[in-house]
Amino acid sequence: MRLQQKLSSDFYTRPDVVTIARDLIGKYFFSSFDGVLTGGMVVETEAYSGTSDAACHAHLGRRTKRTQIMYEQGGVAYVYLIYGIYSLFNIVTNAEGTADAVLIRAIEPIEGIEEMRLRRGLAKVEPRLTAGPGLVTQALGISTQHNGTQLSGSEIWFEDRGMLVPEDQIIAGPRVGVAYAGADALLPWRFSLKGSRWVSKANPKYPQ
DNA sequence: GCAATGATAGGCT
DNA sequence: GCCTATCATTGCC
Repeated sequence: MRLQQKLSSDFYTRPDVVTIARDLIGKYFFSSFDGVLTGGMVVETEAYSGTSDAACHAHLGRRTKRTQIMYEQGGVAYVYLIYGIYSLFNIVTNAEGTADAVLIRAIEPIEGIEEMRLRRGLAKVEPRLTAGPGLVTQALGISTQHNGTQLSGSEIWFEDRGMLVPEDQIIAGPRVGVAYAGADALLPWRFSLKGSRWVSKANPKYPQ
């Protein structure tokens, strides 16, 4: 058994996106562009559950140029632009024809910290490096051009490095910034690692 | 330290 | 023309 095992298609094609989002806490997220390796341990995720979830871009079966990638078989990247500025990175999960995805909200930096600091334009290493979905993509050099990237490839991937996270170390709570979704905004589909300083700060606009 | 505000572009009606 | 799965900056309200 290898110590560093890239997550395979089987991990992403499972049917329960909420389980996958929880399982991703403690896994490792990397990018490698032009030989520059950057990434770290996933400490915060959110699940978006296809056509039945009012917070999901594919709600009610919506199919647009933007959302079509969500209907692919699990194991590809869904990257979209939010507020005209930030790229948000998601993993498409489940079978072809479903539209589930997991948003990566925060990581603990492990590899290529100096390169990530430069990409973020920070003077020092602090939570602002990777504690937020728009910050993780900046730190890893990911943008909307990476929409559709296969996670089985060599540019963007996830690894299991044997980190075992006890269930009681994972916090479940409502997702961030989805107040428009009505009752679905209350679903406890945001997961984070208890006690990690690298989890994004709660948005005071949406108190829990 | 904190709340209020502005940036900025594409999806959608 | 409005809204957005956000974050940096401003100003102390």
